[in-house]
Amino acid sequence: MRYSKLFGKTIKEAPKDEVAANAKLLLRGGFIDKLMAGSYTLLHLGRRVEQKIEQIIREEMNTTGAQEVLMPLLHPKEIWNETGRWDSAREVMYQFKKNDKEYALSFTHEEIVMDLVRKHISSYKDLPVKIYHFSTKFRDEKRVKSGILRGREFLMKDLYSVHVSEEDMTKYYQEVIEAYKRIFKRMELDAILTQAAGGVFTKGSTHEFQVIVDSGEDEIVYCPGGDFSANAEVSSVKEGKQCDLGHGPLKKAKAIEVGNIFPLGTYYSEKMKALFTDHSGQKKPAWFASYGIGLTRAVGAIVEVHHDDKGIVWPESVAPYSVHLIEIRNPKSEIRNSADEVYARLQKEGIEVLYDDREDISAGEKFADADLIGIPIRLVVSEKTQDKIEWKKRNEQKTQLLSVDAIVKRF
RNA sequence: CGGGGAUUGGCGCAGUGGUAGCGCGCACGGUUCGGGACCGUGAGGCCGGCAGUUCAAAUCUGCCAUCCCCGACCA
Repeated sequence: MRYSKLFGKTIKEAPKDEVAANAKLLLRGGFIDKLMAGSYTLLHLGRRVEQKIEQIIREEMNTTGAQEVLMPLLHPKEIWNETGRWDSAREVMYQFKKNDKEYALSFTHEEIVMDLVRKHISSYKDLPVKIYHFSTKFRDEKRVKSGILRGREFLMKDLYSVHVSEEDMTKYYQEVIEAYKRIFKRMELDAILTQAAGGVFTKGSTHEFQVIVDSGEDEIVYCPGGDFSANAEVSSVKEGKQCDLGHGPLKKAKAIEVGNIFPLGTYYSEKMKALFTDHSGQKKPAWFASYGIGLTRAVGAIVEVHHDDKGIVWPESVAPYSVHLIEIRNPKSEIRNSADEVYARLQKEGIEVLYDDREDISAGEKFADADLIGIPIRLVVSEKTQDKIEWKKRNEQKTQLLSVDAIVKRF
């Protein structure tokens, strides 16, 4: 992508009332645009990051045997009345009436999945079902905050699993925990498995994946050794108590919830008659669980964790492009190595490159923009580099001069 | 929903009663050319909205809206 053609430019100063690092940096870098409080456009750079995250999740979901689908966002009131959530979840749900029919915008999909299951499942032979999708969630938050960490409209991956027994559900639940650990590790989020409450989803206990960061809105109580963590809202354990594995006292910290998993049991399937016939010919309610990861929130959380005073420092796995190529021209110079040629070569090799080809822009400004955008590798072609190319990592100071071939080999 | 702060050009700001200005950005011309260069010219704002006070309102008063932060609530 030629930077000169990219829609959405960097800006020098963030809107003054933004406080959250993710809001300031994503806005300044041209990753997002705010339509209103809690509603953001993902500009091209932001969308690419989100798509990288989406692909990581997709791969790990598929590894667990789950299948990708896409469910609707416009729901009839009737389906929500079946579980009583039209009323009990009224506060978070956007509900409206049109031509005498009432609708809701989706804030989750348990009821929709239950409807699918009762229509498409009849026997224990049809189970388990593991389906997931990536889509928008609408939630009427009392208060939106912290840039894209808490909006009223956001992207989420939600996975639903349906089983013949509690044992089978629990077994898969553990598989998803492992998949989630791999997902967060791949996007370089240090997410801690944490005990939590279920909100409008279940009265039972659930798990969240929490990333410790000062700007987080949740508070967790955890053992640094990793043997215990709980959301402060459900924890009866006091800070300072010794941990089991001898890692010292429990600590309290601010954290961002980036994922959650709910073992829902048979509550929904009983209410909605999502039944299957077992070996003995009896009708039984299916065991059900749901699992979410906030995509847009993950983008924000990564920025909260991975940035410095100059800008974002994207992990390689989610960076919008792999390399940021900069051309610095000196019109008086005899030497004319061509950044255009380097760009063409890298593209031919399948390397994702953002090429700052702008003319009449100073070197300093291009460097500053590269630091702000935060692509992991910066390449510079200039009079100084002769027939070589300067290679620099975003999170390191040192530079190296390499040939195009040497650079291609590094990918 | 309660409390606090804010709202003047795309962004950041100044402007305490007399009809709006600066920096950045943008356009054009020229000089520069490895860490946000410089000179010149120019475009761009019914000062968040509505009402009121006044000869006169960005400025004073009231109501409303929007945004940010804290809290309550929530994945």
